[in-house]
Amino acid sequence: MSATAEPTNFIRRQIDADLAAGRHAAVVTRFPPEPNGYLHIGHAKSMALNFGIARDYGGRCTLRFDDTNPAKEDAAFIAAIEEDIRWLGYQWHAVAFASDYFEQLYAFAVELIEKGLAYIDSQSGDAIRDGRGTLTAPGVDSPYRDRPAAENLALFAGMKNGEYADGEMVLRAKIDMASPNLNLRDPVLYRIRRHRHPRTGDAWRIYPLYDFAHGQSDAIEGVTHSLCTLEFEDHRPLYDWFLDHLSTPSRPRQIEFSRLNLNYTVMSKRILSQLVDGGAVNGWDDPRMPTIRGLRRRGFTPAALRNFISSVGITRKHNHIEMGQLENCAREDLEPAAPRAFAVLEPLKLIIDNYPAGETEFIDAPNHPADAGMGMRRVTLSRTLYIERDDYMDEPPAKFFRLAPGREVRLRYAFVVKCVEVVRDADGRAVELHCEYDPDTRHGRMPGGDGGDGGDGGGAGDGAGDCAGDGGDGAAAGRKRKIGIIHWVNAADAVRAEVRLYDRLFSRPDPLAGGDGGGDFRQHLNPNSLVVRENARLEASLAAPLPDARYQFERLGYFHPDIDSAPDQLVFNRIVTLRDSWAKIDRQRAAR
RNA sequence: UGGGGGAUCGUCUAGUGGUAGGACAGCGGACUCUGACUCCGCCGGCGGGGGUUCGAAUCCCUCUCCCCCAGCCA
Repeated sequence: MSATAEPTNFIRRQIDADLAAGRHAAVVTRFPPEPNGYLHIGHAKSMALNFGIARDYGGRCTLRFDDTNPAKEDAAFIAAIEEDIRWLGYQWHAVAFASDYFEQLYAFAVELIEKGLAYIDSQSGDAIRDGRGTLTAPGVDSPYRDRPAAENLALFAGMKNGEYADGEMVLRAKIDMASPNLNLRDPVLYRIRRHRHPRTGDAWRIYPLYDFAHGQSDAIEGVTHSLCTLEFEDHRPLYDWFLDHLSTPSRPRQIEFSRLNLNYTVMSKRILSQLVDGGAVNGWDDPRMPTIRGLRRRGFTPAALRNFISSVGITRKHNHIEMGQLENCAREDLEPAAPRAFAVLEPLKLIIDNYPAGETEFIDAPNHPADAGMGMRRVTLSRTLYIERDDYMDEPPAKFFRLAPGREVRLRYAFVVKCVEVVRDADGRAVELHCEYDPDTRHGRMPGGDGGDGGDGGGAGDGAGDCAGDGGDGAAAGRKRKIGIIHWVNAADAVRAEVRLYDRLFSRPDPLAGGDGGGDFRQHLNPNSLVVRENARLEASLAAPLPDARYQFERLGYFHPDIDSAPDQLVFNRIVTLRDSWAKIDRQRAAR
């Protein structure tokens, strides 16, 4: 239990002040998802805040489902949401539903009617909209605004009893049709919706709207701090208005913070579901999705996600977080913990001509180069190996210190080999590298070989590079020669696997820029967000990975078995790449 | 000139009248049998203009820019 101290923020400071002033005996929060979809990384911010505050202040946080719109909700999401929260590592004090309070909420509505603060409006939806006015023009009173309380009560009871059709009438608060805050222009409190509710079934024909349900639910639960996102800011006066006029058991307070935006992706449920429905991704748990399920399937750990959320802070400022921040948190979490292994994503055959045919040797490789406690694994080496195609180039550019005709490279934990011949296919593409190895360069000896003379102490003379060409580029030309170290697998016992490489979902930082209206965000989908390597080869020790395993495939990144993986058909997801300074150099070269 | 919010390195974020700090990214270097990790260094910011003050990111005035709101969604 390494309880890393959460950074403070303006909300925690407010709570500190409230506590110091004796306003509350304990801190009570709630996490209030609507069960109409899956949770995404944006929800994680709210969870971290609400559950985190309850935990750190010794208070409690209820998981409350805001299930006030049966037309949109589904019981199946309830279990999925609970599972995601638990997986992320948060604990609720209790599970509640806004629908638990339907009876009480109805009584509150009656109270308002009796006080002359609510009325039944028999106008159509269109008429109500027209009467609301605009941002700059005041609204006009409904012709039903002064309906007597007794009549309102009767009508409301009739609504409840199913005497009217959907849309025939609504219950509205009587506040101020000229308010500059549109939320106060007689907001609708209840609508008729003859729709089966996932939890209350057919018991109700009327359902409260968010504004009427949320604050009162908070009050019923004794929530002290109702934390929500900025777009509800304009609702706060209404939230408070209900509290001012209703005999609620407590007085919660709404505080808003800015929602999380991650670049190169979107958090909008609407857009995400279009991606799912349109087949742009393979479901809500597609590893490219910003959903908790997607990130989980991809291989992100709960700790990485929590650390990420913690790192972005809580403010009221609009933000767009860089993907790199999330990636950094994943690496930070995985680097010390993930066992290392060799995997070749795009195999290129390498034959060691002078290695005895039919012979196999065993090499003990550490599971983690910096943590002996993680133990060793045994890999095999024989005459025919696979190396990464990217680790060979016919015409290597400057600073490329891997394999090329006539060049040497070290096979990690094994020998130095020199490429002596390249077999090509009809298109001239290398398909087989013939190499010679130097038995004296076993793991532990210096690269370069040449007899181990005392040369490497003195800076001046050694080097004598067979690593042709690029000596001139660095300022310090005469330094120790750089020899590449590459990973490899033994062709004889390597296991085949499919490896899925993920990249950002969109090719633009803000896919919705310039009006999120139309479907044009689709043009900005990254066509390479998923690249599948179907013919990857893994070292034999990876033949039966645990479903929850996370490995570092050396030099490639962190990988996690996908749920599609089966013993006879391994599938790995790349969670995140390693930092790759060669890729950077290569990119700069390409740009020139 | 409807109302409500927000502006601090490229990106997040501290700071709440007393030397603008951290993280991520970027750049350079050291180390390295992972072009990884680690370490070191560098780069770079208070939206503009006034004012108050010995002293302003912080207080006041003003301007500019950005976001949210016209569901019987949440």
